[in-house]
This record gives sequence, C-alpha cells and structure tokens, in this order.
Amino acid sequence: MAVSARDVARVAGVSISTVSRALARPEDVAPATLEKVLDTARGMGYRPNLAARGLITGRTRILGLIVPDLENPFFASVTKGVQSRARDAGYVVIISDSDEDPSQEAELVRDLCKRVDGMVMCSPRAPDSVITELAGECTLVLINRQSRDVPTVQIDNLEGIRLAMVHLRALGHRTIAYVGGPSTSWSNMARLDALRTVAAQRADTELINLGSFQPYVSGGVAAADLVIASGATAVVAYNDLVAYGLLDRFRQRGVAVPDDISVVGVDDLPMSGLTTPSLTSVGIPLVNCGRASVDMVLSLLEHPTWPPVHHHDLSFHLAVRASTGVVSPTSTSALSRVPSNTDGTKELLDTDV
Amino acid sequence: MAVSARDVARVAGVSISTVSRALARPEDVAPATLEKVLDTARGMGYRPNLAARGLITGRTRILGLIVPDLENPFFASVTKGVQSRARDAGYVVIISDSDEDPSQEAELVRDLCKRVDGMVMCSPRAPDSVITELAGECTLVLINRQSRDVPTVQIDNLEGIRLAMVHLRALGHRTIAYVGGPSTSWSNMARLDALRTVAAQRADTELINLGSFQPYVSGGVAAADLVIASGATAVVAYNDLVAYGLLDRFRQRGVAVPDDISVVGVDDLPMSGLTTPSLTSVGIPLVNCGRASVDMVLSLLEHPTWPPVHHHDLSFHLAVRASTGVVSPTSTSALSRVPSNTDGTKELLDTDV
DNA sequence: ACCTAGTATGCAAACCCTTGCAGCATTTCG
DNA sequence: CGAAATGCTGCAAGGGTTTGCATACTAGGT
Repeated sequence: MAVSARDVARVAGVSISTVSRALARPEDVAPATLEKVLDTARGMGYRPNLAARGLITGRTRILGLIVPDLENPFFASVTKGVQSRARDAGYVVIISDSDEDPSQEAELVRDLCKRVDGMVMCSPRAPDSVITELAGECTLVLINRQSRDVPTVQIDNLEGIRLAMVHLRALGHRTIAYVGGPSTSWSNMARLDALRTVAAQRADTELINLGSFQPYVSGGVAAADLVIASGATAVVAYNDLVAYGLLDRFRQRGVAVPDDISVVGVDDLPMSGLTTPSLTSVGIPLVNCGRASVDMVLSLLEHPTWPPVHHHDLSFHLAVRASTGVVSPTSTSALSRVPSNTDGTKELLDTDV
Repeated sequence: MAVSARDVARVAGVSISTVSRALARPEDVAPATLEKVLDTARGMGYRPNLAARGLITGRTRILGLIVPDLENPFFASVTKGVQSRARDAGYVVIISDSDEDPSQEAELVRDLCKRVDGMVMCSPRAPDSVITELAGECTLVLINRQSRDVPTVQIDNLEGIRLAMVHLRALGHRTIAYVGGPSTSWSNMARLDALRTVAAQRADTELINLGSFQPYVSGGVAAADLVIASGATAVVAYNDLVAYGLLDRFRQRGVAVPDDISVVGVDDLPMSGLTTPSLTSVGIPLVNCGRASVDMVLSLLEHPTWPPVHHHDLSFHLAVRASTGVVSPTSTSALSRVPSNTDGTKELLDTDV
C-alpha cells in the first residue's frame, strides 16, 4: 500500500539507513547518493511513517491546544496564532475545547499529553493546584492565566485597564461601573484589581463593582439594568461579548450610548467595529499571544530544565470608537428615568452576585 | 521514564500480550486476571504508547480539519461540531487553516494525511480536479462544496434561499438584489442559482445580481453603494459577514434598514442577533454540518469501498429579525436620493465585477 | 480415568524507522 | 609506500504495541 523506506532503498539501490539519513541529515551523505535517493523518494511519493519515527524519537511534532470554547471569537484568534506559529515551526496542532467545564480540562490534558510534545492551555478554568499538577505531567504553557509554577503568556491587565480609565476620565467620567466575568477567571480578578488600583490613584473617581456575570453576551444583558441603576456614567465590561450584551439591553431600555452611558469592552474582537454604536475596546494582541505561547513551548522542549518564564510584554492598544463620549447633562436625565435609590443599591451591588 | 506495558506485565505477573488484551478486549481475559492487570495499570499510571500502537494498527485516531480561516465565525462553528463529534468517537482533531489560499490546501492535506485517519475540508477553495486527486490519497469528506467523486456534507441552498425569498415576497418585495461571494465559491454559485430559480417561478419578481465580492465585512461595505443604486427594495447577501458590511455602509449613507431596504444574510452567525438592526438570516446548522462530516469520515473508514455519499438533508431555518420589513412608500423616496439610471445600471451590474 | 471442547495465556513476529557502531574505500601525510 | 585519517554506507538493534498461533490448562461428558 504505502511506500516505505525499504521500497525506496530497494529501488535506489541503497540501504534503508541511507534513505533515512538522506532525509534527516543530508550533509552526511554523498552528493550523488543523496540526489539519487531524494529523486526516487520523490518519484515514488515516499512519506516517512510518522508513527515509526515517533516511536524512536519520542517526538510527535504535534502541539496541543485547549480552549474553553471554540466558538468564542477570543479563542478563535488565539487559535489562529497558535496554529500559524506551530506550522512555521513544522508542527501541527490538535485542538480541543472543554465546553467551559473545568473538570474536563484535566482529562483533556491527560488524554492529549501522550499524543503531543507540548501543550497550551488558554484561559484554563481549573484550579491552580490542578494546573500545577498537570504541568508536571507534560510540557505546558498557559495563556491568560497567572501561575508561579507554570510558564505563562500573560496579559498586563493593569496597563490595558489604565488606558481605558485615562480615556474615560478625559471624557469627564468619575463614576465608573465594572461588569465582571466569572469569579474563577484569573483575568477577571486581574482586571478588577487594576481598576481598583487606577481608581484609588484619583480621589474623585468612584468604582462600582457590579459583580460576576457570564462571560458572554447574555452576561451583559443580565448586567445592563444593574449598570443603569448604579448611577455610573461609564461602564467597563469584562470583555467585548459582555459589552455587546450591555449595548443590546441599553438600546431596549432606551438608554443612549454614549450620551447616557459610555461603554468600554476588553479584547477588541474583530466584530467590535460593527456594533451600533461601534465599541470602544481595550485591544489584546490575541494572535500574538497564541504565537508567543508556541515559542515558549518550543523553547521549553529544547531546554526542559529552564525555570518557568512569564511573558507579558504584549502591547495593548485602546480602540476608541463610538461607544464612549463626554459626560453630558443628558446623562443625569437618563438616569432619573430609573429608580434612584443609588446609595443602597451601590452597597448591595458592591459585593459579587 | 514512562511506564510501558512491559512494566505493567512484570508487576502484575502476566505477559505483555495479556496487558494489551486486558485493555483492548477485556472479554477475552479471565475476570481475575483482568482486574489484577487493570488495577496495576491504573496504579502505575500506565498509558499505552500511541506511536507504537499506530505503527501496528496503521490508525492514529486523529482526524484532520482544514478550513480557510479560523477567525471566521462560520468555520469556528463548524470546527466546534467536528471537534465535539470526534471526541465522542474517541478521536482528536488536528486543525489547520489555509489562510484562504487555495494552493496551500493541497499541501496541507498532503502534510496531514499521514498523520490522520481521515480528513474534513470545509469550503475548500481549490479546483475540483485537485480535490478529487487529494481524495485519492486519503479519506476525505467535504463540507459546503459539491463534488461527484468525493463524499460531501452539502447545504441545500435552494431550500434556504426559498425561505428567504418567500419571506421577502410576503413583505411585498419584488426587486431583490444579490451581493455574491467569490466566484470560485461553490456555495455562491449554488445560492445564485437558487435565487434565479425561485425568482423565475414568479413572473413579477426581479433579481439583480450585483456580482462577486469578498466574503467578509469589507465585501459588504464595497457592495452597499451598488445595492442602493440598483433600485432594489431588498438585498440578499452571500453571508452574514457581507450583510454586516451592508448594514454598516447603509447606516453611513443614511439609508434606513429595513424602512428603505431590507437585508437578509446567510449563516445566522451567533453575532447576528446583535447587529443594529438585528439581521434576518438564513440559518445553517453549522455545528451539525461539522458533526455529520465526522460521521461520514468514520463510516468511510469502516467501509472504504462505499461509493461517495452526499449528505444534504440538514435543515435550514430562517431567523427573522429587524433587518427585514414591509416595502413602504419611503423606499422610493430613499432611493430617489441617488442617481436613478436604474436600467442601464442594472444591465451593467448583472455581470460579475 | 480419558478424551474433547473450550478457554486463558504466552510467544514471537511484525509494524517502519532511527542511530551507534563497524566496515570499507579513498585520501592524506609522514 | 604504508599508516592513519576521513568520509560514506550498511548492519542490526531497538522502540512499544498488537495479534495469529501454539500451548497449557479447565471442565464437562462418557
């Protein structure tokens, strides 16, 4: 059926070893022989059996990637980066999606780790202890997640959030709400911390934490009414999907963006230029995160003993679009439409829901 | 380092074959032995070496998936389906993206085909002859592409387009424009044919083909002005991304949707409920397409001699949203804003650009 | 007690490639 | 001219598993 090295060797009149060497270390074989072998190999359509090679070398030249949800554009972009960089390096990537289920993550890693040389987990939901344990069983790099023990490609949320806050303050906003993501999400905590840090630096800036919501459009829809009731003039969403949900519900409620409330997302997804109004968003170089993670896995494979590196000089940008504007007198009128027990509500809302 | 079957065998006091059988065909081994082997295997954390297994069986239990662009939500959904069904069947999937480059597709297939048991290509851009040739070299199933020789999961565009047309006609539209995708795209041709067929069945319905555009948001932006100039009261876009572009440019131009022009997309992407106005779209069960393609590959692996099957009873739905409405008097007034050499223009536009 | 049928286990080959080592030939230098 | 060095090539082992076949053993029937 398939043509093997033995077949090529027979036809070319050399030994199997020579065929193998001709492909693996061409400089170790005489030019004339090399040409002959390569020609016959090409002519016969020879492709080395990767299972056999892998059996000897212990390497598969496959990388694994685990994301919570393939349909989420955030992960799609990361995947794009991982796949493209892997391909450049002569690797292919097995992808798997945990359906946002933390317990599946460990199982997936264990299933995959004998198939691949190394793995990348993007935004893993599993607890630290599990992650650390998994890293002991295979070469693992994390994206968008902090860890002392495991190498990570991290996003400097403080820098990104600062960009957003400076922007909002420049527009006159002083009361800013945050619609958070899952409380188990590291980046949610990082963003909340960043917001608190930045807000604390300015005495007149008040941050209202509205708690945790699903990291999807639905989460934004769910949070929108709380935002309105909070009295904030601007809102920062955990991510763009949540921001989409906010925009949608605001429109239903007749709250004008940005005249009544300014909205900022995080991620700057490809879609975010197309919402109405278009969404101001803190852009994360997702594709580059994917690329960087592959570089990291590869270097880890070469130098297994190196201590965990934490790569986080990925540059943010702020994509300013139509969803943010100056605080205007209409803001207050818009908010007067809703029950205004602002104080009590704020207390209530400042804890996670 | 890694624990092998030999190690388990030694500890459990049986032969390697028994270890192998205990895992592969438990019913062929005595209950007591089975339990002993399984226990020690579990205890020692034994995981069969897949390279060695693959070397013998010739199977990798890996499936390949090639899509033109991972960041395109259309393919993200398909990928989700492929990956989930593959996982259920005990397979993992290697994913690769051709960056919309037809010449890369063949190379990718050839690179991958020794690594995988079977492959799925979604919306391949390569010519038929190449595809047929590739199918000769490995087990291949196509999604969203017609082929006589290669098994396909097809989408019954006629049915979907009919749904859209019936809807538009019910709203009073009689002059309907089509903004096409790439002329090399099979589904573009299928949709155009379907539109022509349906339009031809009603004497009073006029179809204006505006030609081929990029299958992205940018394509819709580029086509929008032609749509306005065409005098159509409704427009069907090649896909939702193109429709997003239309909506965006219409808004810029001050053309109201749906009051001036109704817009229908195809694909019903997850985002399409969130545009302003939300987009009426012909929904394709993308995740199911992915699933069905895996089923097909798997059955092909079991019965390699079966003739190519063409699966296309995937049910469409029409998601009616805010971008379509009844033809109103304002339609004409809106269109009178633009130069109205409708006849000549129509002739011109009826060929591909 | 003996034979048969059946069942459970082990043996060993095979899968295809990589690679250390040995061998051979050719060249180089003393 | 002989010996050593160098450059290519082949031999053969070995990697971990699966599986057909042989063997050993059990139990049932007579």
